[in-house]
Amino acid sequence: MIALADCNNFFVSCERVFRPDLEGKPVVVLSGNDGCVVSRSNEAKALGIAMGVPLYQIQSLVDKEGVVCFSSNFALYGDLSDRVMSILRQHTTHFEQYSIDEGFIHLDHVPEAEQKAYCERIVRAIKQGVGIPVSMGIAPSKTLAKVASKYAKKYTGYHGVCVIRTEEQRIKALQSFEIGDVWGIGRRAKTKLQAAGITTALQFAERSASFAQHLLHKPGLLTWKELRGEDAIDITQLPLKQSITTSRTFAHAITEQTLLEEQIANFCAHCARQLRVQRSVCQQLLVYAHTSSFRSDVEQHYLNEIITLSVPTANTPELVNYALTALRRAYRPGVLYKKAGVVLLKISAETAVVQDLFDEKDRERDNRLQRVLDHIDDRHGKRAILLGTQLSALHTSDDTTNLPVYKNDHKSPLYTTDLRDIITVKAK
DNA sequence: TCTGGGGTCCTAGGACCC
DNA sequence: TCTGGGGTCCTAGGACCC
Repeated sequence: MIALADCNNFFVSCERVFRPDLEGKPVVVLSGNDGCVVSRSNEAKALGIAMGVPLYQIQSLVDKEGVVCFSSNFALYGDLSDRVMSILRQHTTHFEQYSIDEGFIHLDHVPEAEQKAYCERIVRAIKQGVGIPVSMGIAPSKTLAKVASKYAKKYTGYHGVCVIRTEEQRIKALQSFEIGDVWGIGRRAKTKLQAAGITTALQFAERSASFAQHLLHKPGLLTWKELRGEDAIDITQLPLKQSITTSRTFAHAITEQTLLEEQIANFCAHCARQLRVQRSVCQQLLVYAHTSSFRSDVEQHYLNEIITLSVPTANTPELVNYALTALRRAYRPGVLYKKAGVVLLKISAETAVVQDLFDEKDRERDNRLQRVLDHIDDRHGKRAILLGTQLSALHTSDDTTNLPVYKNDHKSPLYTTDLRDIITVKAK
């Protein structure tokens, strides 16, 4: 049997850990630039606030009902996630983290009769130790465990843990479970299934294997097997990320080249740091920037440049240099760039680097410098030491650069990770 | 006017090989 | 006018997840 632990309304719950006065009140967490709703408290859901809705579309409701809005604070969520995951890890020999707020526990070491009580203890331990409410589902497959966890979330009578073990329980759970809510069934698959007369998870599970295979191909067949109780989906994560992205939408479109270069340099530096954290190097780099896809009044422009390196690297100055070369090649004056990003590709372990016979760089020296820079950042904060290009806007006097590039007016303090914020909060 | 960010996997089709 | 068969590798785009 497999158990899924899923944090309830995770980002909102993280904010509430440090604001217990917001318990019982409608709270939402917003995406970058305070654009869309990405997490909702139960009270906010009850007001009809949909997942992913742009804030400006519900602004009057927010004002009228006194909905509390937070800008996203990923340093805080990441830190609380680590604490939740470490408690989960303590309770099993086989744990797989699936996302920032979910993980699968294998229960082979716990007798069946004790599994529900065992998971109830985990739920209490996380609530007590971290302050985050968690729901758990127990079932013979991951997809069914997901279904069970949704029932655990919905009905308080389960005390946070719901089990699907017998055939009777499985049929009862699936017959009132909407097909579009099944893990792995997205918008496209839902439309196809509805056209075939299928609206519940049970109706899908009772069709033939070849029906699932023909309509939804391999992923659909796996979901079909899982709904019938077979553990078919493997989520063991690769040791290394295969791509690393940093991208942002700007509060106001950028046209000025130096300002865009500063953004790209920072995105690239952030990606490179992630690369080194997982002890890897990359051999390809993609830079992109484009106009707002929501605007029909301006001509759309999409800038997209790939650079392939002769020797893989994780060195920030080197990668930033390539990123800016790519940008300068494709940048077009006058375009209203609303979103931009850097993607690192062709990633491999740093130990597997093959030397280039004609390489003229002193890579050992570059890497020593990089280690010193990382060490300074570790000790004195993430942006303690930067490349000049990461600060280009400081040197321009152009009025347009005085507009804030990003917007996050409702950001909570870094309660757990930034010393200055911790001192401020304690003083209050 | 305002509309997020970061991933993985699968498939179809093209290029290329003998 | 007729013009093989079988295989691998790579890539772009779609679909899905949180």
